[in-house]
Amino acid sequence: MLIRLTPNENMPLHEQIAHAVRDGILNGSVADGERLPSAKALGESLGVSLHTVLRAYQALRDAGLIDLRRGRGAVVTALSEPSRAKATRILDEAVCHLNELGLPPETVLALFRSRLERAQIS
Amino acid sequence: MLIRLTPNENMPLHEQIAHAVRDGILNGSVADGERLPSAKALGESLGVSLHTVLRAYQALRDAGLIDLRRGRGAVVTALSEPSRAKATRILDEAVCHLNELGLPPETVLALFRSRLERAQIS
DNA sequence: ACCTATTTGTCCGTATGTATG
DNA sequence: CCATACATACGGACAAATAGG
Repeated sequence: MLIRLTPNENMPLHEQIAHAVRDGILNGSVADGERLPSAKALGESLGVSLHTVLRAYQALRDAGLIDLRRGRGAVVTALSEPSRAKATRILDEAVCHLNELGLPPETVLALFRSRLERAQIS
Repeated sequence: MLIRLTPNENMPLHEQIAHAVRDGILNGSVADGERLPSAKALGESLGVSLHTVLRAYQALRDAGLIDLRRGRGAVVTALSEPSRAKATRILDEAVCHLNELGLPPETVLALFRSRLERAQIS
């Protein structure tokens, strides 16, 4: 996967990296189950610090796109396609209703996270 | 707000800080609109680095609990109660349907985030 | 069972940049 | 202009988990 960084753009490096990898995963150019290069290796090849790559990887983990573990590296998470499609329909409808409330997206996201956790427990 | 750090617990310092502040916000001991101490000041009073506090603050921002901006500091986010209640109902129903799909919560969260962003653009 | 190399996790210090008041 | 405060990025150090020999 090719990643090109634009040094002077206002988008931070870690975000540029995260977006590039995310796009690679979503458009299929990086296969499910594939192992991403180590943070050190990718950092060296991009001319950035290990920390910067790690920050990008950790964001992708928070987004559920990769499985990131010590000693193991970053592995692309496999998604179940039919369930994914159904989930998308349900979520799109909810988002449509939510948009009318005028709440800031971060708030909606925080609420969703809390409801999701709550459902997980019970 | 009193924060006590336990150095040897397996919970990272930034997470301990985030949880403490989050609890303070949710149980009302920190009022809406109140300004949290600067990362530098809190770091010095806790004996940790500015970065560690900033990381905690940024997590709270991602969770929608505070408004964190350059030059301004961290201000506790006030939530509009009626809209919040409606959003909670909508989300609970969606989560109920989503639970039947058996997708991992991180995947559901990632999907929700992507649908939310998509709705934001259009 | 042991050792070693790899890889991420956390934390610190420092430097520079940018937005706010 | 200036002080404050967050944002990003780097490098270094050590810890902890994993994998392979």
